[in-house]
Parts: sequence; structure tokens; C-alpha cells
Amino acid sequence: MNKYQTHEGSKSEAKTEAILKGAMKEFLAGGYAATSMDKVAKAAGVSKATVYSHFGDKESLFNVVIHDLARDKFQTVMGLDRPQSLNEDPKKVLSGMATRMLDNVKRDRQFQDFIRIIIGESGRFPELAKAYVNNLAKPAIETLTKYFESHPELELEDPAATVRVMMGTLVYFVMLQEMMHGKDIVPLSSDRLVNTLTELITNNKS
Amino acid sequence: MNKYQTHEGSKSEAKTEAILKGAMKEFLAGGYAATSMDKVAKAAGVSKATVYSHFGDKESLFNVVIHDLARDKFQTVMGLDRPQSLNEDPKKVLSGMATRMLDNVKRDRQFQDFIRIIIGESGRFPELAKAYVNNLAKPAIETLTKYFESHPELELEDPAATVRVMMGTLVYFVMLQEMMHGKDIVPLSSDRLVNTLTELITNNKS
DNA sequence: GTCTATACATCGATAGAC
DNA sequence: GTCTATCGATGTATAGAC
Repeated sequence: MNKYQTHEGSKSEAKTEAILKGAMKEFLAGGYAATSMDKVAKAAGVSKATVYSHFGDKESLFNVVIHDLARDKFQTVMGLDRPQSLNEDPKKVLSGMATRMLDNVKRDRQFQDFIRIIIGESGRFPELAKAYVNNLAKPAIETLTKYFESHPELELEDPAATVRVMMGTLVYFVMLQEMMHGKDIVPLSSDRLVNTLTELITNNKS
Repeated sequence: MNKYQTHEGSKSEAKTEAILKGAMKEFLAGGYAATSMDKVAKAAGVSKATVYSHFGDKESLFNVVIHDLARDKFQTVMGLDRPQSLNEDPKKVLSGMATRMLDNVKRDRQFQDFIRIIIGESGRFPELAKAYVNNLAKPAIETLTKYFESHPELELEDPAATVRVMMGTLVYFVMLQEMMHGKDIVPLSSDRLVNTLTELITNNKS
């Protein structure tokens, strides 16, 4: 276990991609334990033996799928991060960033399924959770921290900790409202959340 | 499916409790799909037929376990919420509350497993996610909102939204550092987080 | 009510033909 | 390299003795 290579050089490249695509669909929908290799094979349009021939065993296939997702989903959380005019009003830049991150994540159902799996399997697959932290959370945190540090007019006492406040606020909001179906139970508009968050950070004058 | 009664009046009350305890242990450790009724029976010290006799099927048993947990874990997230001197310095009250919530959740591994399961299974068991929102998230949000609203000296423009900032900050911190094993990858002390959060909320002067 | 024994489906993984 | 066929283990659920 745990010897996932990126891909294979031999064997059919087309089938490899088909298996990865089918496995991704099934794992995202059902998690690890509820996904059988028969389902994966059927979703990929190949035989079960071919799946094993390409990826060894179920756990290795799961590893490859999750690592691929962790690498590819960075743009969803950070957006294209268009090199927007850095000299704009910080308040507008901040609320713009927050709104864009919120919209990106809300729109990308596959990303929500990915987060679900990562958290759900983080007990039995701690290495996968770490891959998420390294490839997604850490870059996002560092990018935001650099932005905060390069804007001394925000007068932030602790930019790195402020980033956690912002990330936590946004992530938990999507989790509670969308993924855990809290939208109708504890309703709150994205605008109110983003505005409040922005005001708290930019009005931080002591 | 979906006809979980609280308990049974007939049958052995002692065995019912043993089954619930064993099922809770196994479901929390492995999630729904990876937990077999054989494991539950063994953990409870009864036969598999007895488990079925008491709870009908696997899904009903899972429902009862999760609902019980959602009802009982309120104190973990809110603490005993000791009716602390309401006339204290809001800054101290706020950081005290945040610190206590953080410590409670970090200490209670069972609660972390519970959150893991809720999120992990929220796709296939949306009703269970809603039970979490109704029994845990909503009361916590409302309690905090009332506190914020009863302290006009905080000068919060939107207390309800500010509560989400605070909850999200704390919840995501525990998730990233503890549950997803990010402690060594993106380290940050609880004190810095709590201090920053408290300053942002209390220094919100426009 | 609780047990043992078992029915029947599906699981992960592999052997062997092509 | 890819398939069909199959193995042994394990899954949910139940029948029937006590």
C-alpha cells in the first residue's frame, strides 16, 4: 500500500484516464468504503481486472484520485486570482476576494464532495488529509497572508491569524449552509457575511 | 427506513443500551459503510439477531445513534455556559468564551469523530446533517447572537453575522489543525487566533 | 427475547484464455 | 493488455430452536 505513482507509462493511456474518471465519480459520490471496484469498473467502462492491472488495489486507486483532486482544485478555492489592481481600496479588494471565493466554492459541487470525502476519511486516511492541507489550505493561507502583509494600511496586528479568521468564516459558512443543508434552518445571506467580515477586518483600529 | 423511535418499551433495556453504546463506538470509528452489524454486535456483546430485533435494520440504528449524539453533544460546543458575570469586560468575556469552546472541542475526541461522520455522511444522509444543524449549530448560534445583542457596547452592526465569523473561525481552526492533521503543516497557536478574533470584534469602531 | 445457524448478495482480488 | 469466470471472505438480514 501507499506506492501510488502518478500514472503508468505502459498499458493503455485512454483506459487509465477512463478508470480515473470513473473512480473519481464513484469515490466522490460514496466515499471509500461504500465504493466497490465493480462500480468503478462499470463507471469506467472497463473490466474489474483492468482496474486492478492499472492501479494495484483499491487503496492505491483511492490515493491517486484524491491526490489528483487536491492538486487540481486549488483554482476553485482561490479563483484565477486575477492579478487585480493592487492599488484599489482594500475594503473593496477584500470583499471582492471573499465574494469570489464563496461563489467559486458554492458553484463547484464536485469541490464540496471532495471536502466531504477528505473530512469523512481523515480518520482512516490521515495522509490524504495532509495532502489537502499541503496542496490547498496551505497555499491559500500563504497567498492571503502575503496580501495582508503587503498592505500595512490595514493595520493588522497579526496578519497570519487574521487570515484564519477570514478562511474559517468562509469555509464554515459554505459547510453549514450548503453541505449540511442548513440554508433553510439558519438562513443568512452571503452579502451580510462578507460585509461583516470585511468591516471587522478593515475597521480594526485600536 | 426512517422510522426510528427513541427507544423500545419492550425487550431488554440493558441490551438496548449496550447495543447503542457499541454501535456508537463503531460508527464513530468507521462511519456508516465501513461499520458492519457483526462489529456492532461484537462491540455490544450480543448476537447479531438481537441487534436487528431491537433496531430493525442498519440504517435505523445509525439514525438513532446520530440523533442521540446530536442531542447530547451540545454541552461540548457550548460548555456548561456557566452564567458568568455578565457585567465583565466584554473583551475578557469574549476571549474566555472562545478559549473555552476551543478547549472543549479539542479535548473531546468523540465530538471530533461525530463531526467527521456528520460531514462525511451528509451527502447520503441529509436528514442527519439537518439534525446536527437543528440540535447543535442553531442553538449555539442563537445563544451567541443573544449575547451579542444584549451588549450594545460592542457596537456590532450585524450581531447575527458576527456570530458566524466567530463560530466559523473556531470550528475551522479545530478542523484544520486537529482533525485534518494540519498542526505541523500550518502551525498557529490557539492564543493568537483567539486574541486576533477578539480584537477584531471588540475594536470594530467605525 | 436471545441465541446459533444459515441464506443469499456482494465484496476485493486473481487465474487463465485470448 | 484486457477480458470472463471464479475464489474465499464478508456483508445484511432472517429462520427456527430455546
